Amino acid sequence: MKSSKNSRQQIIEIASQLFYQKGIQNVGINEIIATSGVAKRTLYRHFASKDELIEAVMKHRAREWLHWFETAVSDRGNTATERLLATFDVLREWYASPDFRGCPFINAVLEIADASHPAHEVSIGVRESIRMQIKQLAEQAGVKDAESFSQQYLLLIGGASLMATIEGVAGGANYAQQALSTLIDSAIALPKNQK
Amino acid sequence: MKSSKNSRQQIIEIASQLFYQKGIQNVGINEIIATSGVAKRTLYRHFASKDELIEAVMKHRAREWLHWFETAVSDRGNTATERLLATFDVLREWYASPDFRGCPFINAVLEIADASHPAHEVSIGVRESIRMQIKQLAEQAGVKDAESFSQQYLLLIGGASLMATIEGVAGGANYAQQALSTLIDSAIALPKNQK
DNA sequence: TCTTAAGGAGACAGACCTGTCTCCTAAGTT
DNA sequence: AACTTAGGAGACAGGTCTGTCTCCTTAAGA
Repeated sequence: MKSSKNSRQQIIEIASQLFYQKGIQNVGINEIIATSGVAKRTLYRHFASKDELIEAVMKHRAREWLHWFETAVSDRGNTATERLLATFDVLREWYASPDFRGCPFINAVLEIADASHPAHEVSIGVRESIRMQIKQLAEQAGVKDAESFSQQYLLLIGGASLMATIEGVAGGANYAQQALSTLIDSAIALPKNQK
Repeated sequence: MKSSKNSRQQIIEIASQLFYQKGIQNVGINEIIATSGVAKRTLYRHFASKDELIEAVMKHRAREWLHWFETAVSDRGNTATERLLATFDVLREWYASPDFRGCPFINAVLEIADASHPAHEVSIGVRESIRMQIKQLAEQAGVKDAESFSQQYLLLIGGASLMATIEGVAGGANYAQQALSTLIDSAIALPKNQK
């Protein structure tokens, strides 16, 4: 029999690309099967519904993205503080890449209004993973309140991604980097909490 | 003849509510006319297409929202710094309100993937209006680089709105307020640019 | 060699959607 | 009083979408 793992993976990868380029709602099952060269019957043997395919695609993308982000960050900077700031170097490059069309996890949540859709959990999970990684770096950097700091970081990364999507410019990463630098200085220099 | 202004306004207000509650893509023309008690012919006499209705709704919402925000902010705080910080008091209340379903301008951009759709311009315009208002307050507060500061503010407001939408919590406003306080202190105390 | 399951191709049903069209009513205007 | 125009009600065309079903081919395992 033909390899089922391969066709399943093929569907996920093609769907992932199409969903990202055109938006999840704007890509139909027919387009996915036509592009991936797979029969409709085959797709529905692997995924009970389009929603289930979306979930699988988002989980796949989450694993990929987090791995990419962690690797890219750990390759840069020698100190924890440098690595924290380097995250926005990585992100700036991403925002500026020609096929950037927004953060896929933000996009998914807002394209799919229904909060009970499993894609929402995936996006929340990605944000939490990012935050945990940042929190750890912040602790290493000597930030006093790493919990609050990591939440503030989430605001900056979300805001910068949003700016890149809406205004179509990568500059948000620069402003985020400036703000982050100020927040780090303040959190390291001052033992008191935010004024 | 029956009042054309009223039916037009009626359509816009009903559509505005439905779009916000359910997402623009998930509301059909038929639902709008059924809810507003207007005939389909009447709707299409006022708006050539659904896209044109969306544009009118977004422009209406933009005017409303900016007026609400400006008024709410100017009612709070005596100094420019206090008003800057008070913006996130206003926003926290908004995020915590029971019918909050995300920032409608962020939602619109991400629900409508096509960047050439007029709704995108409206959202960009709202962001720019917010930024100009903040920039002015920042200058009054004695912030050195009000331009960069206002961009950093945009990151925080976008990030907080995103957090409220995705995680369903209003807490982002608190973290944004903390971060903003740090940024203001730094921008007022230190004549040097961000390190 | 025979059985069984995966896959390709695509017709099809049923449900939506937008936008047009017809027919009718009612309210101003001349 | 005749005319004009906004509006209500809803049928309809033409398109799209998801998900099911049938028919055929191919390949792996017993």
